[in-house]
Amino acid sequence: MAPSVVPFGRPRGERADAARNRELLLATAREIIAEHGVAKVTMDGLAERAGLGKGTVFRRFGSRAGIFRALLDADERAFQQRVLAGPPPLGPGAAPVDRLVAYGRARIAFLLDHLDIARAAHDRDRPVAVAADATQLHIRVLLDQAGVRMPAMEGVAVQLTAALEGPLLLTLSATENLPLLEPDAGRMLCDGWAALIERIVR
Amino acid sequence: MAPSVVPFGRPRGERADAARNRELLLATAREIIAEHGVAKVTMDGLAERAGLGKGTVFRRFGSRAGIFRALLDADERAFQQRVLAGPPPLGPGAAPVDRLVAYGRARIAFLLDHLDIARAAHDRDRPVAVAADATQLHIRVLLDQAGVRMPAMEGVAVQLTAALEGPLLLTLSATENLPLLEPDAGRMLCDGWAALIERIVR
DNA sequence: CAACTAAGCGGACTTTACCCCGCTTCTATT
DNA sequence: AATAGAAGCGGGGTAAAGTCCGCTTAGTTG
Repeated sequence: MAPSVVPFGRPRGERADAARNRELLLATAREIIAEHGVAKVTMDGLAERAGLGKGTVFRRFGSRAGIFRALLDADERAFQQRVLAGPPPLGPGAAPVDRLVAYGRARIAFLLDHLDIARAAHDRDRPVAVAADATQLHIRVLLDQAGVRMPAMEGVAVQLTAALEGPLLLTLSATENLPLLEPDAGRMLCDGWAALIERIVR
Repeated sequence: MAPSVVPFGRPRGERADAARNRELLLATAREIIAEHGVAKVTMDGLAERAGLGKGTVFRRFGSRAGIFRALLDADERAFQQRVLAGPPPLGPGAAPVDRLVAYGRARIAFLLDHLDIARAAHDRDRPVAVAADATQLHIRVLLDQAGVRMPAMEGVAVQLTAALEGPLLLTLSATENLPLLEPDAGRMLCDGWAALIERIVR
């Protein structure tokens, strides 16, 4: 007979103290970011402030970038929720084209909001997998629903994803030298995206 | 009277020994890359192998990424030369649309050829300035010549640049786990680019 | 050709990401 | 409640980027 509801299958799940420590570390990281900015988040500093060992931080997040990936993840989930189940035009219910445009606007705003964290989430040796992103899937589905049929959808989807995410990850200097340029950059990119989609769908 | 042809103006130019050392360092870096790969290029290792001090390396290139930027620069110049004065359709003489497609193909091939160096040329705090890139200017000019008139050309040009350069810089895992995927990735992206341009221009 | 000066050089020093491995603590099981 | 064994923890150790500053040298000037 089965001594447990799940005899074996998943490899046991995270231990309670580990989960607690993860939350503690993320909260501490958010504090440091709020107070001193992304650049001041160091592994030793974070561990010390959280009252934990450095090894623990690495065990939880794997690398410095991993911390920022984890921080992004929560907001990213919320964002995807708005896309999958929120009000139109971002959520379901609007015309596919309108949803595409709305998605671009929302995504650009999201990235602008999370610029430094998103940047810091990059790992030198394992860059963000744009190809496998939720963005790419969403774009592909909406283009299909919009009746767009074109050759090489594979590549097009990858490239549109890069068109959306790339400029903010590759280009705009997030540091602190252009605090004024960026609001304009957001509008510029939103308008560009809308124009691009309009051309492609038409 | 003027004791020199250029009394003052440029702040003197690079000293001969400095130039010699720069060349030496670049050549040494190329050697290390050829023998052991990009990851094995370290500042200490490079300095030692070149028989120079570490300070010199930093003075010349500013940062590790700077070395790779310098390495790319030479090839990048040659590439731009082919674009500006080479045979059509990449060079002048072909129809703008054909040149756009050819540019994309050539650029993707170029980036694939230089993938790891281009990646390493990224600086965490000062990412590649896609917005100010030669690619962006070229795309803009060719779209204009092709008679494409659309709102928000500003943003569109930035995004098309990212569509071209982004996937290879952000996405494809350059490390060594996908040695087979990449030739296909090149074709996929080339076809995607052609389809994208065809849609936009039409 | 001698002196002068700005540019260049070297390498010790600091900081930080990341590894390692013996010890501790949790949790499932009896 | 006791126990086994896996998961987690800690912090010292390593490697590599980047900084600093006193010494050296190329190139200019008289």
